[in-house]
Amino acid sequence: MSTYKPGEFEDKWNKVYAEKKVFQPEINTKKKKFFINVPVAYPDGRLHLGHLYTWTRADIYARFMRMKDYNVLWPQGWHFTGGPIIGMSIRLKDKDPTAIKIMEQSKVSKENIEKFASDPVQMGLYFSKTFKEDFELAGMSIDWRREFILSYTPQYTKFVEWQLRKLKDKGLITQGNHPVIWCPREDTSLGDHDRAEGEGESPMLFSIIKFKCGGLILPVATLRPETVFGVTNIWINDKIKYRKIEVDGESWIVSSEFEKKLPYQLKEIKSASDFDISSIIKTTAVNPVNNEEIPVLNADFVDKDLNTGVVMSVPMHSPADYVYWEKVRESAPSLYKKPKKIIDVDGYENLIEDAVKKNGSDRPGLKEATRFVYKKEASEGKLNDKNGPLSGLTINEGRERAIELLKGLSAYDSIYELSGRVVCRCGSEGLVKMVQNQWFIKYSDKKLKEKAIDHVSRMNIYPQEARAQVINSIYNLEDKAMARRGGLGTPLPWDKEWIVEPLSDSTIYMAFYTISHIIKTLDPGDVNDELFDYVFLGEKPKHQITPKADEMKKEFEYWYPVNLRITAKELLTNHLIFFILNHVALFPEDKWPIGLGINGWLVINDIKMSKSKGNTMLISESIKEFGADVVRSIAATSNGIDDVKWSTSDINTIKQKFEFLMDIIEILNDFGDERRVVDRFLVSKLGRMVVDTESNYSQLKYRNAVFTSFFEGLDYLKFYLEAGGKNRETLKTFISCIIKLVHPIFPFITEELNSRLGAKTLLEESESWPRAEDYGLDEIAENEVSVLRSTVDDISKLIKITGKTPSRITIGIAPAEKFSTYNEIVESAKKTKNPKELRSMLKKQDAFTDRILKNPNRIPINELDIEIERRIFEESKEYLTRIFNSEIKVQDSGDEKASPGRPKIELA
RNA sequence: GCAGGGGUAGCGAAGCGGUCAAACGCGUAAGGCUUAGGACCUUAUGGCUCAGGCCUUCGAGGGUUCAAAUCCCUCCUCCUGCACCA
Repeated sequence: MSTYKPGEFEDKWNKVYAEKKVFQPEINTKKKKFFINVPVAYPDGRLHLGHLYTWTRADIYARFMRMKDYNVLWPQGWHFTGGPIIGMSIRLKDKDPTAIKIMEQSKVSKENIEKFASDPVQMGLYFSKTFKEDFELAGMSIDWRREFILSYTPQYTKFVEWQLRKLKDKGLITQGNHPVIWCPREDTSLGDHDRAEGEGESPMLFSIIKFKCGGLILPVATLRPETVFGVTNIWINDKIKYRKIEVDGESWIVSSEFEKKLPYQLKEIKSASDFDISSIIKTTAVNPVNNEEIPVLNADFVDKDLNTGVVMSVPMHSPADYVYWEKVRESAPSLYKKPKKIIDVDGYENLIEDAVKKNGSDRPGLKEATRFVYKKEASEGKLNDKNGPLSGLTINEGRERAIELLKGLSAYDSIYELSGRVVCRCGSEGLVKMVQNQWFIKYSDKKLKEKAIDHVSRMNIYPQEARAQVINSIYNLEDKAMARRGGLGTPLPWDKEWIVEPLSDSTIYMAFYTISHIIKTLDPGDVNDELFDYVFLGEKPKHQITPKADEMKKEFEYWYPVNLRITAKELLTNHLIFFILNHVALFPEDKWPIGLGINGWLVINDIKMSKSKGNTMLISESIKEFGADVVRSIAATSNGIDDVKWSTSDINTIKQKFEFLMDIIEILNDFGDERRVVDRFLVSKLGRMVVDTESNYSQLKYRNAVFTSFFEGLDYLKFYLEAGGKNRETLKTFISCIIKLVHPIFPFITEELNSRLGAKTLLEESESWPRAEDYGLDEIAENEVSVLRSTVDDISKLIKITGKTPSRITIGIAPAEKFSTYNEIVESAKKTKNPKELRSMLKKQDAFTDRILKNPNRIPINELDIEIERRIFEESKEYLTRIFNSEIKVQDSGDEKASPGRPKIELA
């Protein structure tokens, strides 16, 4: 018995690859090139299996294409742009115990932790080195000569500047204000991962409607200004502290919380003082659109932290207002009569009442009722004739018209508020800040979008479903804020206060890979826009540029465009579309990206593993324990965008199957030369496996690929041996082919087995991908093997049913005449499967054809052959005897029960 | 809110108009092997039958077809991603 020892073959073959420089491709115009890449990694910790999942998917593709004789380039770089590395460095400086623990778990020494605390770049450099080591252990076939670091490599910084100036020249850079979620204490923007609470919340634009109340303004914030004609009263809350503030020459009554938020949105408060809210309760305010007088009433549901602390009540549109109206109707004479309905929805006479009745008037009930009502109104609602100039409009039309109307009456303003509560990790409440003079990339540009969408519709996108998502994301794209005030990165060349943010400095860097090994040797001072214009766009330089420019231009021309970019799904609707749009904006069409591969996340939740190792299991440890080949099987757990689970039981299966192959290779010479039907079967299946597996690899359906090659293949092989297959050449052909089919996934062990089978060339080096044409397709042999297998099932069933233990089983093959009738039906069924039509096509009809056609869903479609059927049973006598412990007799049979593919079985 | 994708055995999943739906894997049960455990092998795992048969079932309800898990409509329900953030 052979045993697979993890780590047995990796070093040996890695050395061979390194010596032959297999992963360092040079320009070769005789070969088709294939440029594949994965986004730059952000090294703020150690590589884990989750990362490795994405990179292995790329590596499998790279190796697959190399076997198909493509000249494959796969580079990899890093980026330091942005905040987290700095953030971690600061946490280490502050001696944050969690941060220190993370470092210790990553096996970082005390001295290094201190180094990282004083210099974040050192941390990036350290972890990019460990990433690289782990990638090499796992067999990533990367050309490391082209490695570089975004926001660190000076020549790259020049490239970013060039790219930005190009965008600016094309009018694709604009400037404006932009709302951001902000921590007032730390005075920085609050990204999703900086939040203790409120992940996914975003700034929302609220309308402010100004209701006059004596000489004061009650500013009501709402998302639904179109309901202003249905307002019955104003809600305030006497438990809240209110302030009178001077804004735009008016006196606003707002919560003191709102007063604090307002300056962040570029509103100046001239003066402010405490305000006794009880002084206006039960007085009246004026609705600006119809001058109706409405009462100001107290309600405890008004939230001090949301908006202005002043709310308008529209009972016939908002379930919460409706419930409160019922409670307080006694308190003001004008509220006695039922409020007027302002929005009609067909088929819902009492929309609000019914929604409240159905869901209840407690908090969750009201929330659900509101959701339902808003959805109905938005999709089917119409503003009815009680709405003045808004009458007859849909909700969306009404909203725009209402805003215009209010603006005309000088009763409109707007404000950004959070969509939900956000709390910073530091503990303070987040708020919305309007950042002034932010720089944008103008992705809203219609022409740019059109060109990009048109191109995306022609790209190769795996899995297919992702295409719609990409197209829709581009379609809905707005301008992208492209800079920030802090963090590591490249300063904007024309406004050095701003640093380019990480998604915007990384849209076309794949072009830089093609030249990075050359440009890195240049003095950064010699790198300028003219050089890039020449290399990437072919524009003749006006001044002298480096003599290496032509070499670089050649590299770029040969390797570009990107053939396949592989990444996880969270980059799908941002990075990947920026990647496409910027290429479309800056490069000629023949340099636009060709393919995308998108995957989900790897979830390692196997109990055994997470208990002993945790989910942060180090790559080097897993590889030591299971072997690089086996760890790589993580990439074969999914076909697409779904998240995948990995479990140790899969690992064992793979290991055992390789040991089985090793066993057979060892005893290969004990096999002989006899050829049987099962030999034809096995080789025929091989051809199909090649076709299926190739198609699966091409579409990154690796789960299917490992199935159609490895699992299915070994099942066939086992059956072949059991059923009496014993031909040395067949076995050798078969095993050699399987090894090739799974080589992209399991490179080391397959390279080893391939050499043990006597192969002279490396799988990785030459045109080694098998060709389906080399294996003879033999449908009849395949069909008759199915007959053998189903007959075994039938015999087992019969034995069970009858309770007999037969000492002799007789297999009766149907007469030749039935075979020809049967095959005639098979032939006709290729044209139609409609039973009536089929019947009319047959030359003769008898009890046999009636029986076949009885069930239209059981019409045979596989051609059979009497000689082969006889032979396969003759050749399988030994096999059948072993299974049933009984003498097997094969003979012709005229019995009614004997049909082609269904021999008569007699137990005796 | 915007967008995308699902709902098939105890679970994960395949099937995407026609070869009796459930391949393949996991789990479970029985047996074999073993000092025992693990691993491995065999068998079973929707229901009824008991000479290779029949019936039920693919989120729910309608429709198209000789034929629907598969195509169309309506509804329910779950998951995923979403820009100053890597």
